[in-house]
Amino acid sequence: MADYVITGLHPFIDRLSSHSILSDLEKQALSNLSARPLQVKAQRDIVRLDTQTNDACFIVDGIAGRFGQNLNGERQITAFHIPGDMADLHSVVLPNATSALQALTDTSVLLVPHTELRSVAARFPGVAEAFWRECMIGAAMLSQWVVNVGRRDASTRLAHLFCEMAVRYGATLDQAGSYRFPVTQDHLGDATGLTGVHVNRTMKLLRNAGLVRMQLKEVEIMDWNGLRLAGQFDASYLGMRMRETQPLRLLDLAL
Amino acid sequence: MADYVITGLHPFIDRLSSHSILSDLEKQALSNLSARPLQVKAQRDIVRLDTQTNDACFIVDGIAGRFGQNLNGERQITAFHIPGDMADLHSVVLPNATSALQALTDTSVLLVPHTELRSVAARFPGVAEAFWRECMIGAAMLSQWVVNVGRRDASTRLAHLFCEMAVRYGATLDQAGSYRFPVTQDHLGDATGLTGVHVNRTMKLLRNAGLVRMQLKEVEIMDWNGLRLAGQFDASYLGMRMRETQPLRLLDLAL
DNA sequence: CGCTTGGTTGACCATGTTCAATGTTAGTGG
DNA sequence: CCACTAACATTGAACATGGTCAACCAAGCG
Repeated sequence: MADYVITGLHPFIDRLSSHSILSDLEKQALSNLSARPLQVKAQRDIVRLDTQTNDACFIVDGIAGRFGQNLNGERQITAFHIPGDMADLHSVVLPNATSALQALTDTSVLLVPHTELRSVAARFPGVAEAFWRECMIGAAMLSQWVVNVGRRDASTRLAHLFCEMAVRYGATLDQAGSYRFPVTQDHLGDATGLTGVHVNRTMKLLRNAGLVRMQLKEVEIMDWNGLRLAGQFDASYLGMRMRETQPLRLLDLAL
Repeated sequence: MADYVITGLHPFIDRLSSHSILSDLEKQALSNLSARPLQVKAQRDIVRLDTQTNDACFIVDGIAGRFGQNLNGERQITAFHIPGDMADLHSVVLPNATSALQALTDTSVLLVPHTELRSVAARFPGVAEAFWRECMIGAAMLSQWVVNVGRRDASTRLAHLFCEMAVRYGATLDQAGSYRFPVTQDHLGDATGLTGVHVNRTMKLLRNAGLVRMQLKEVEIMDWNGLRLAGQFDASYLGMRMRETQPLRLLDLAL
């Protein structure tokens, strides 16, 4: 309807390529996807609960959180979406939003119509598979999140989260490193199933232990190995190693 | 390699049909899938952690749990798989097991080769979409699980779990009802992020409140409405209403 | 009958919550 | 440039939910 524009979804194509083999033709088709830009103010919903969506939502800048809710109004963040993520890819097959997506800071996104994504997926089984795989990597992260919230104490949970975000932000980490993670301590609490107050106390512990520090929305990792241990973190679930395992393509097996 | 047989995957086709529209041709192709039966003793892994899988795993009878793990060896169940579930469908696109699948009682499964599933998906985009959707419904359940474990107290968590399982088992529920759920209190603890001991105490509360009771692996729901309220349960995420929302098919949109 | 698995209970303890006050920083209008 | 405000971080004291440890019970099975 509105002003559709050909836009910079190349990071999305790169993301897909990082775990799935795409032919030049397929990449071409993906880069022809149109999208319309949208600016969302902090604390505003990008996708409201119990609504139908018609677009997937690529994060260009800022950060978004996916929220589950309690009837008491207590919120639980089930995922952080950072620049480069196609936050709502699953909505292509499940357009009924069962959880809300909200901008945590001022965020700019690209809305990509489901119709276009479906069209590409229908024409290229390899793309359909890449979409499916991308979603399942998200599900693997969610699965880790369950373990994190269910079976680890406060400092382990936070350490794990900082490790995950470090890897996802692509922070360079020999031993130390830093990345911008524009969320509040209350957000961290919503993500880890803790209260903001207890996040604060736990951050102090991690800081005094010389592991991580956070100031002005910047996470500073002081001891990567120590933090990994403290967070019981193993990056394999993030799908980084998909490159090694030689992903097959649906097309290769078609009869 | 072994004795492949044409087998009863019809419940799986029914499951897919419950949320996705499949043509007769597609159903035909699915019912031609071959699979080999496997009996798994209680407490034995069906899929071991950090291994490559070549088959998806359809549950015929019994019950299986997907486990995440702590380095302290504490376990967290991230999903229960009951008869009719294709437990490992996601492994078609992510064959590296990042979590273990274990039989919780003696369980019989059908192993369906990835190659066959991929072949069907490649030939029929509508089937690929149904697979993808089926996986995303599982992810929606996982997302609820995060909320459950992160933001609800013990009795709410358990009530929610009993509600979810009631719906998934298809228990008939006007006001009361019952279903067989062959797990131990320790399993319930592993699922809800509680200890077995605390599960026991909480079960007593729910029992005395006249909501649910469990004896000899049988869940007896004494007050469905009360239990739903206590568990803050809303079934919409289970994908039951997909029928109403007229699912589209990739093929319809191909150019 | 004795063994094993799982359910039940109690006493004590610990992690994280609640409530409330205080500090700190960035932004805004005079 | 400063006062004022809003949002967020920090801290303390009292409290509660759930964990730990340990004992005992009940059912199923060789």
